[in-house]
Amino acid sequence: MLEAKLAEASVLKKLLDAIKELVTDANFECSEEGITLQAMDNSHVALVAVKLVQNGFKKYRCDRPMPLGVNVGSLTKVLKCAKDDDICTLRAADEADVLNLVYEAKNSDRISSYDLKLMDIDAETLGIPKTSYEARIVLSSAEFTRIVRDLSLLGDSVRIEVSKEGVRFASDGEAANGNVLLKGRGPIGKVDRGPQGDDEDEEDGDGVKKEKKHEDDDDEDEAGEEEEGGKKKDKAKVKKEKSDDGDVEMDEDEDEIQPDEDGEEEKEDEEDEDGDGDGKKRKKKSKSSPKPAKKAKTVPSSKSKKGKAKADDGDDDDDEAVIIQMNSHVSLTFSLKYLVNFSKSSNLVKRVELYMSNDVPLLVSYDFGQGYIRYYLAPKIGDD
Amino acid sequence: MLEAKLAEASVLKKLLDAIKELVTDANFECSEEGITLQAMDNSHVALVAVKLVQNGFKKYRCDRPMPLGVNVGSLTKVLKCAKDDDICTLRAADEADVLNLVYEAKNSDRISSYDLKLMDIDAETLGIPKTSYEARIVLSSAEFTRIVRDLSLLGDSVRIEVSKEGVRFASDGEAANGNVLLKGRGPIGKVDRGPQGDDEDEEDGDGVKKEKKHEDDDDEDEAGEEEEGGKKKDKAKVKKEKSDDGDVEMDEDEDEIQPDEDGEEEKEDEEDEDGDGDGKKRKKKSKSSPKPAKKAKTVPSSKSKKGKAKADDGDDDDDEAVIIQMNSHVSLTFSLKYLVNFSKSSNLVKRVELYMSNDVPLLVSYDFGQGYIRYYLAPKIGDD
DNA sequence: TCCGTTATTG
DNA sequence: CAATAACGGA
Repeated sequence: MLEAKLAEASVLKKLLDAIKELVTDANFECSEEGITLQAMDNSHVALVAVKLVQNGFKKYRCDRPMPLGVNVGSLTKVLKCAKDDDICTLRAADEADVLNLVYEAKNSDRISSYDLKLMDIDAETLGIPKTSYEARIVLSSAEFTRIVRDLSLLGDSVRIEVSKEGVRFASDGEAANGNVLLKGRGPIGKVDRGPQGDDEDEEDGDGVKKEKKHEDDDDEDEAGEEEEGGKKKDKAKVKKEKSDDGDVEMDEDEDEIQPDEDGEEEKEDEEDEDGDGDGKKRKKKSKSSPKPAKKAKTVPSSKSKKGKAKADDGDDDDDEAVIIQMNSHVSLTFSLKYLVNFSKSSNLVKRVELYMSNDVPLLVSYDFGQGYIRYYLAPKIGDD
Repeated sequence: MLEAKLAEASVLKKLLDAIKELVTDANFECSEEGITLQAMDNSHVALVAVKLVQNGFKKYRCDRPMPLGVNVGSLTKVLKCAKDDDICTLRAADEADVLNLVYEAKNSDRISSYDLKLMDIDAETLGIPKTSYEARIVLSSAEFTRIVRDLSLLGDSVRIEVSKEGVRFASDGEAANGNVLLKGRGPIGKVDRGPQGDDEDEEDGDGVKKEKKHEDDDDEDEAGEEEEGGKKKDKAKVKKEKSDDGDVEMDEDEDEIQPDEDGEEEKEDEEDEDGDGDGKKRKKKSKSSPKPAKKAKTVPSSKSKKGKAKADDGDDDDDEAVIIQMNSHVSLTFSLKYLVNFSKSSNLVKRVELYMSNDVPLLVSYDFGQGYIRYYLAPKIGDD
């Protein structure tokens, strides 16, 4: 038996709007931890993974794991019948063949109830790509949308290149070629966060080599780069790279940046679980407990994003700052069509995270408070 | 000779926008009382009746009745040439074959003049359905629009059911079933207004029977339910039904709720023709002269609507309150396609009134100050 | 109120 | 398959 109450139907509406063109049918896997969905797009080029964590619900109960097979288009229609601020309750009995959605107007007297027919969907085995990456970029989701949309006017694919220069998005088209370079706020750091909410140290990647792995410096000073560590430091520290640039080496494993598989930790970072203060204080925390146990394993967890949003109190519009972390030079080419599609999720949250390693699928992660939506996209073969 | 000057062209523009998809050609019947139009939709399933009352015009003169046959599409085009706030004057000579429309910019120096070719249209005999109903619902026109639009995503038809629970709109579709329940403000009253601006008494319909006719109680207390009677009372009186519920019986004729055929009375109710006070005071009036001469015959006159808007001074957002009046349980099924079309008129006025009786066409009435647009739609046969 | 997207018609 | 109109969203 499932009963999940969302304070605002809008989250669900946005999520389904985001995936409805990618996926036609999918299983919503409900369990004690929350609800997840994983599906390949119809052409099996992209993979979407959605998670709604249990504590993101106003009320959540799921006695035993149950997959709810839904037609995404139908669910989208049903969700269109909800107003954004309606309280939305999902219910499904064990073995039920319908999912019941109830919308209650905040102010009272309208109650709508919808029964969506469920279907059996083969739980296709989805290989979630590797979870550690050579590079991580965090930027405004709106800016990401703009970049891929702009470039999609010129060509079909985009080469994303992370170097000490910053991140470059480049597309070649018949009529014109174009590229966008994002400099990143402060020095380019190698790692920004630990997957579990630990604080990682960073080194700046300014001394990027043209080939992979090299230049990993572990000065935590550079940590200023990380979202939490501190915007404030960034300014002061920019280009504070030690002499170590160029001769760094990190364990492949440890230095890799990886997304947090668990959406829950975010809470900690985000809502100052630490109890040491509000989110902004966290910045302090980062500094205090800075020496990282390990210097890599960055996770794109919601925490990261969240942490950032809050931690970035300091200077200016944090939402606009670009954070670049890189262990080694990365250059990959992707289909813009998919990236444009992914960027629809930007209405869920202000920041998006990109994780990349050469020859490995790109991970585009939108972590919102109550969960995340992540997209994996295989690079085009002939990438430079 | 006709000369009719409207202070704002927008009214006419909206009216024609509303009917242009339903009707291709129609006669504008001009007489001393104003201008009316009645037409069946092309498939003869729905009927539209528009009235612009004489005193809704800034200036009105019509020496003798004259039908002006126009192509609605053409008139719509001509009206698109008017700005919303232009002063719009319609002129037609006796026996003329053109209708002249002049638009004067409020502030001055632009005067546009258009001559629309007229045509002879057979005055088809339109049977306006019965004018008394078992149930009346008044709600936000925007909400009505939303409900029918939402449900139209799921299925082709909607079952509208009025019971003591409230009004339920339900639609079954291939992928999902859905329903919206509106609770109504305060207790469900049987009758709310007399057609002529008389004060009717009401009883609440809480003790509704499953079959028609029954439960008519004449306690004026319940009158609080009516729009004029008073929102204020509603809160206090909710469920104040006397013991009489359940054993009422009303004359079929007298208890029926019917739309006001005359657009003018509204003025009386609305603008305190009685001169005993302003609209709000009217509430008082209702109570003072409560013992109804007759207890039914409710009319959907504009007065009703208007009265409500004003009478509903009390509590909250009157525009959102749902008013339900019912003599007996009603359940009918209608084509959503038409209802969606009707709901285009919601840009004319904030409230819409629905009148229903079993096995009889639904009346959807938008009464704006200067007249009304009403739609009649036959129920689908197999309705429960 | 204007722009973009979607659906319908030719 | 393309163009036009309608509907929905920003």
